[in-house]
Amino acid sequence: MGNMKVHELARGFREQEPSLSLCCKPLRPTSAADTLSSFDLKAFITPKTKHHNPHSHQVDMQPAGGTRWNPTQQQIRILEMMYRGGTRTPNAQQIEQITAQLSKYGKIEGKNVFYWFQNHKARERQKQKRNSAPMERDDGDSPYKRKCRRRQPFLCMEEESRSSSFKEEETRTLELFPLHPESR
Amino acid sequence: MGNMKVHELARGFREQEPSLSLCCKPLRPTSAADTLSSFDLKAFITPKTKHHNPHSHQVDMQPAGGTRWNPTQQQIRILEMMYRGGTRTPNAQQIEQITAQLSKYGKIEGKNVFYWFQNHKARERQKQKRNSAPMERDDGDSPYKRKCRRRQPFLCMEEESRSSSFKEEETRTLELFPLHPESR
DNA sequence: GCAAATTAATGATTTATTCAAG
DNA sequence: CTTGAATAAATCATTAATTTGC
Repeated sequence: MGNMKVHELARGFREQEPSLSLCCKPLRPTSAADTLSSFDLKAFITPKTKHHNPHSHQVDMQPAGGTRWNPTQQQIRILEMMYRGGTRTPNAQQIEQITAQLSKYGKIEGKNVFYWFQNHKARERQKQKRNSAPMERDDGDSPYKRKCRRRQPFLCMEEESRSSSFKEEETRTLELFPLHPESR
Repeated sequence: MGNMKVHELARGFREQEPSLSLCCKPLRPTSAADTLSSFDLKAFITPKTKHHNPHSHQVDMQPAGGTRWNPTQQQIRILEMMYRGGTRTPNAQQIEQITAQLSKYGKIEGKNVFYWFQNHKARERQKQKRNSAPMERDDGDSPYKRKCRRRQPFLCMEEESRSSSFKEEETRTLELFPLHPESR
């Protein structure tokens, strides 16, 4: 009986710079492939085409808290390219790599990449829906609320090779942890 | 009735990025330094335990293997207590603390706590709705409700920038981070 | 009494919505 | 208005309950 500490936690006060880390790994698809060639983005390293910051030395944006990621053209370009390439929900590894690459063009974090894909995907879908299907399905306004079937395999024919023993490895793991202690 | 699932069939339909470009092969993609918490539990293959202890109240069975978190009674108890105490969407720090506490009663990770609150909150709401409970008193800190409510900082820090009072810098920061590359 | 087959819960992901910075 | 960020809703997927047949 007694754990008073919990009580304190229940209140949960005091926080400094809470940061949440989310890590995810692919669940089922994965389907190999990645590994691409050598798309050496490194070569694209550019001098941060940002607004001429009054600041002098390499002072990345992000004053101290409150500024949200402001993607550079390069970053957007790359992200869109990847999106067109088929990437929609990159797993942790991919996100890490992407982030690493994009960070060369400006400050960026994994979450930004994560969110970007989430938002881009969602908004593309939104546009599609709005611009098309004028008289397809009078759904009304319940795109996802319906319990009925949704999401149908558009291209479930890509089976081809590798079908023996699906790896099933990783399982998207989400972990929370503070990005920056509390300085800043 | 037979409520069967088709998850098995449904596989690899999602997106299957055929060729994720961009991958990189620079000089060291973040060097899998992660490994922060590599699951030591690995191929212990849960013996599927066929009814081990029929009457063993709450056994601290450590979920070995890449199975999902299986909370112990103690953990649940504490979590519910906290929930009742008002905690609904703990931030990273709180989650860390909670996790630390709960880990004393069984294996647990931050993500579990995070998910637990998400699910619990959602399902409580679900029940309420289902029962059309008249009493709509809850949410001590629901940021998103209806357009009428404006995001309210859970706890304001200090650090004022330009305006006055708080600066709501409490916004959770989400960062992607791989727990374990893939190992397995 | 056990254990496969079902069902009920619930942990973990994905998608839709909403808020708010710029 | 555009869109990064964050939450809520919906859904998938796995485990514990339970039911059922032996």
